[in-house]
Amino acid sequence: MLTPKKSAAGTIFTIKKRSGLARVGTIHTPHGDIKTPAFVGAATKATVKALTMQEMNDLGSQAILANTYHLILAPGTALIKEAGGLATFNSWHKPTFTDSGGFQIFSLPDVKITENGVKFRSYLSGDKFELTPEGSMQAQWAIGADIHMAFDHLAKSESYEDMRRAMDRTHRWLERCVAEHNRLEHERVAGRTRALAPEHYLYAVVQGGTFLDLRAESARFCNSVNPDGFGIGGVFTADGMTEMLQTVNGILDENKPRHLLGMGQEPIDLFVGAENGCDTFDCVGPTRMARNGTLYTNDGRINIKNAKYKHDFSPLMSECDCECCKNYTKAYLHHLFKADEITAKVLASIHNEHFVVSTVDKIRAAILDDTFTDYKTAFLKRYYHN
RNA sequence: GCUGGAAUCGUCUAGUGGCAAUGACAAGAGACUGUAAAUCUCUCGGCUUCGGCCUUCGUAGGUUCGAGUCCUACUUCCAGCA
Repeated sequence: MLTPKKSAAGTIFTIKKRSGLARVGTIHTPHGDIKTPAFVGAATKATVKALTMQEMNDLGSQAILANTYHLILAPGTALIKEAGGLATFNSWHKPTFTDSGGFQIFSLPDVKITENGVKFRSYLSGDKFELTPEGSMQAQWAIGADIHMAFDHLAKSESYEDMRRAMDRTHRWLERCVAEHNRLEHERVAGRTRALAPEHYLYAVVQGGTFLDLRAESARFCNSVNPDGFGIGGVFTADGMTEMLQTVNGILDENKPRHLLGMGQEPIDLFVGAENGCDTFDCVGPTRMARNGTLYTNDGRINIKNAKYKHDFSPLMSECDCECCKNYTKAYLHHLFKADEITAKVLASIHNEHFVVSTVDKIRAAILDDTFTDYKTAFLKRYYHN
């Protein structure tokens, strides 16, 4: 069981308002607060692709999520520790998350998975690596993000048997993650006469795929180790997500924050997630799509490279107050993409990231105002044209 | 003026007797959800009842069952010599 802890500001998570499963709250971290629900920017290699941290700050982002696997490969966790931790290294002086590397086991070819952990070769150097629950914890401590994810195991198929196997292993690994996290914490405070405010929080990750009984079992197990918060993993589409989240979030300790891992490319994911009790989201979709020319608008996504935008001198979204929409036209963005200019990806990323960040900000405001259902209905009707 | 060489789908290009014809770029469209993604996929002469049909490799003839490929003339361009 994880050692109970409080942040300097009090508990890690304070809830301001509830509405059904949905809630508005604040996550308190050593690098500041996150007002939730919130969209967390995906900064896999310690950078949000195409964007500076100043741009991320300006577009309203509250937190970013980096990836342990990628940072182990380059530049190495020791270097980030030497730099003074992730937030100092990349000059993002606000809350940070790290993902454990668990997802890479699932998404990369040629990894060897055993009960102990995962063996793989660096695609950069060819060097052999082994990532274990303990190793992931140590790496995340070295990286020094505020919120760490437990090292989990995603199933290779959708079958019940594979899902159960992956979930059971995730649970066994979770116990090892908690033990190692506690060991690192005890090491940190050793010799101190006064209790220190915690530096790092650990989220347990719920698995179980689309099977509600497995999800319920996983949620109960995650509660049992008393983590600081929860990640909900292994989710790939909005189909069935409502029932799954209602099951999981009906069980997870309601006083702890919940992060929906990897979801948020489709705006509906954010509405369904927040409505059903998720507090934070991360997703590579907005920035990846931006680099490839697909941009969000309130009327649905568009491909700015399409010929029909060549002479369109209107802003991408007149209602948007991002740097891109306030200053540039669709025709200009179209030109930048066709000319393969770096600025195309920068401006597009600013817009898409701002779009999802501000959409979740509006969800928070709507929950506070008791207008969530109206906002959701109006938004989705306009965005998906139905 | 003479002697060589060259002309192929928007551009560059492959192609030396069986070809609607190679590759790249450009163009048109699509995909992307805890990022090995600045990536990937499809279309790209016209028509089509999807079996084909028609028109194409500077122009005009010719040889051949069959010509982008061989021959002749012309046109244009390039190089060298005058």
